[in-house]
Amino acid sequence: MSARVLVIEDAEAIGAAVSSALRESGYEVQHRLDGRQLEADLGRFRPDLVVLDVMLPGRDGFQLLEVIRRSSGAGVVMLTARDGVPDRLRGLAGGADDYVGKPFVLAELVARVSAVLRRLGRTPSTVQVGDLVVDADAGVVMRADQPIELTATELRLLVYLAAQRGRVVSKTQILTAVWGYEDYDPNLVEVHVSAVRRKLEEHGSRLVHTVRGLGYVLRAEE
Amino acid sequence: MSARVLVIEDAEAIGAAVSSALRESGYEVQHRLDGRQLEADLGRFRPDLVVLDVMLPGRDGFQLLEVIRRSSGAGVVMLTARDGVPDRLRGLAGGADDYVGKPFVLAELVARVSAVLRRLGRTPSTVQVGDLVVDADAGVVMRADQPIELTATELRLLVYLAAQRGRVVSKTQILTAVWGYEDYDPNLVEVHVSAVRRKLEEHGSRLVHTVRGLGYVLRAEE
DNA sequence: GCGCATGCTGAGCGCGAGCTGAAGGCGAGT
DNA sequence: ACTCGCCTTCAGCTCGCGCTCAGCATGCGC
Repeated sequence: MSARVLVIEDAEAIGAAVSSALRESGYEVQHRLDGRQLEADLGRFRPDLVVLDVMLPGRDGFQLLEVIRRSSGAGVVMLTARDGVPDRLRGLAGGADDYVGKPFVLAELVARVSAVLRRLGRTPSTVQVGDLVVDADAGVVMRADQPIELTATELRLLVYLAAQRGRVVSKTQILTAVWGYEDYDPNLVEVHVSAVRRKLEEHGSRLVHTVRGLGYVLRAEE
Repeated sequence: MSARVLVIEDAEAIGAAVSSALRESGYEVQHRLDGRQLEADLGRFRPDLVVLDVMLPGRDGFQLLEVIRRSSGAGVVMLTARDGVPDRLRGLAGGADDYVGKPFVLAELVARVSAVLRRLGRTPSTVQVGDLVVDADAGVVMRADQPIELTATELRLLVYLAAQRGRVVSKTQILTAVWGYEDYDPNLVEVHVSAVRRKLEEHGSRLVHTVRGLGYVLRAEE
């Protein structure tokens, strides 16, 4: 069900941050400090995607990229120096699926990882909750073959709720997942939840429930 | 069964309070005043999670965080100064699993610790007692496939009782675990226990027992 | 039995969580 | 420059919830 992501990053702090951010988005994550056991990891862990730092001790990111391409169907997202244009070019030539320049915002990396996984078809791009179909890839929400018009943030919000369906998510969680904010502004979330809820209900779909004191859930039954 | 938590906090009063609150929630706890023996503790005590103060004599919290990430799979919850936004940012980059700003309510810390442990898969998110299923993650309590409507505090209370099922817990313990209060107000607990009990019994579940003079237990009836 | 301690619960109240309409700001498109 | 749509902030309102209190019930010791 949930995709597996292998993170190869020698800076422990960054690697750990990336790992836990990905874990919170529901991925199964392994973290390595170098690419020495890469072949073994590909075989045993069988990642759907590898987050690869360019600068690594021993074999660098490009060499590892080749290994991955040769012996695995995994997607690859590379971490390059922001200004290192040459890196990006080399990576492009090598065929990574996407790039994120350091320093980066965690939310951006997570977004790119999910985008690549969706593109590769490793993650179902559509989630169904009740009679609602949320297609994150196409950016479309349907109910009974009728499209529901949502704005960009409303869509991101609903996609997140759909991914976490059945689980109560706090406003803080929503804030960090959808906006990347750290400070607590409950009203911002409330306003957008309200908008989403209204549009869904106009189409007869009552799925967004508030759990007072805890947060919101997307679920079918009352 | 019960997870191990290592608390590193140089202020003894705070460390002691945290430790006993965690112990009352059923965790096995070790308390250190600094991080000098961290490596040894990681090896011998093998904590599932470390509660880490940022301000510490000797190596500070961030340095210790790296050590933990490098040599252990333990989760990390950091204690940061409430106003120290830079701390939170540094911590995020460093990859702690969660943060609690000082001053904090004990109950909040305990809640975050359990949340992280659940996320890491060290603690099951659902507990079953008799025919009752308590799912802290989904924020739902079920009996015979029927959801039981509880308020936020009622849920926190029941989750705590469920975690301690079969064990008699005093009102004081409940008070610190669920509310983070220090002063003794038995009636507050009684009122909410009463509410929970009533709602459970409306669904035919008789699990909350009073042990006069000691406290309450959650257990399948004899 | 009596008296005290402990526990239970219905009622009321204040607060704050949550919802929403409105308005300002900003960027994109024309 | 102007318009339009979207995001965000703000303020006012509602109502559910949590807490306190008081009176009653139940145990327990004597």
